[in-house]
Amino acid sequence: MTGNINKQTRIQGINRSIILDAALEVFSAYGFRGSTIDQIAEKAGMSKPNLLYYFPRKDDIYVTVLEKTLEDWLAPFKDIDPAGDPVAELRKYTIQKLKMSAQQPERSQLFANEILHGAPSIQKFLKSNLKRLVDEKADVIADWIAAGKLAPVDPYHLIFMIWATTQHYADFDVQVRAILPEETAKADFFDKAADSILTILLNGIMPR
Amino acid sequence: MTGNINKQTRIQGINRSIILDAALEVFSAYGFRGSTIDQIAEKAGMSKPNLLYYFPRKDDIYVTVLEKTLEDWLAPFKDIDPAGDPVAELRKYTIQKLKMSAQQPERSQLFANEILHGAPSIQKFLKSNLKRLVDEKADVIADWIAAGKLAPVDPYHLIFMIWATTQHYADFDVQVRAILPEETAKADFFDKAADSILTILLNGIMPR
DNA sequence: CTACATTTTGACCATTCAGTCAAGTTTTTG
DNA sequence: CAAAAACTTGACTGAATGGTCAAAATGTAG
Repeated sequence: MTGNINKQTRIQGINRSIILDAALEVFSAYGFRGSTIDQIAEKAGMSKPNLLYYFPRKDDIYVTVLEKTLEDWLAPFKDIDPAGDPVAELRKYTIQKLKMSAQQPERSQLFANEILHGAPSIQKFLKSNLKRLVDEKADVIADWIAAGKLAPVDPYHLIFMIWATTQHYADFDVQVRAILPEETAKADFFDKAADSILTILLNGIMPR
Repeated sequence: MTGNINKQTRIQGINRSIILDAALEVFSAYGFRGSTIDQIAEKAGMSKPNLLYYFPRKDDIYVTVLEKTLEDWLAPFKDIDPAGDPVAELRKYTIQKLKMSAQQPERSQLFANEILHGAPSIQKFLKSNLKRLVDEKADVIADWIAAGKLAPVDPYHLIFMIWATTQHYADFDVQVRAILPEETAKADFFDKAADSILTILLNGIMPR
């Protein structure tokens, strides 16, 4: 008895990773229902039955990609430091989220699609893990406010506002590009967006 | 030759409207690919062939619902008055958008889903009509800034920020409810959200 | 090198679903 | 009220798609 239930062979490691990369691209572009196993298999460069050898159900691939995405996605949020300077911490977090939206819009889009359709696969995660984490960070912000370091605003709505604003550039990318065609092509587009957002946001919560 | 190409009979008027209502519900919940004509027909209380008698293709229903949604959705944006007080105008607009998110989340969700998946049906609309409208309102905001009535911020990013923040409460409703279960049930939830958002936003753009 | 385990795939099946069609029912019109 | 127009639907079709299976190919451990 080896007991190595989770042991992966060399080939398994490689192929699972290839599949998950392909799946992220496909699912984020077309949503769960709009994506086909054939599409993912083609992008991954293997036959459909071969893909199903690694992930027996379409849903298995989807859930795995989604879980990986959530981890990455929340990392910078976890990093908000209660001991740091409030404005600096929120600036850092906002910039990090914006960077992620610019560099990995697929992850944001995958998540947005899941939530938009009622979060069928991550309801529990939202209500347990995510809620706990947000409650914790909302407390941190509340403490900052109590210490007079931020204007009195509802911490939860402030968090939502940062999420909404930053993720907008990934999720509504097509719309942003339709309205600012020349701007989005420029190298400094990201900096300008960050600058505008941070100006409004940070002035908005600066203690008066 | 009567030439009444667009003439609708009494029954057509009734049924098209019933179908579009049903379609909004279904498409907003499941997206285009995730929705079936049978679902819409059932919700509309008629047989599938009957529904297809009014809208020969699934895409016809979808595009029609989407176009109606866009009209409603942009109405308050068009109403932003260049002659009004800047802060008052933006407050009014933000509140209206928030109200729409609360009262008609389906419309916001339908639109979000369309954009999220690359706006296959409304690319042209975004690049022509919407762009023109946004350019126009961005000019208004730029004038307000030039007159010293608002802090100097990029008008486009300010508009995106208002859109993102307000629509978040419709599009990410499931997430908001997962994190604020008790809050969302309260009657004054809407007012509190509006208050928090407006505090940050308006303080953020108040001239200094 | 050989025996065993792992990986790969063509062919196939069952279901779902957009859309058709012909025949029947209801509404409108003169 | 009769004829025409408009409306309604059960039964069907073909394509797409998630998933199966058995056999072949490849990799690996001893």
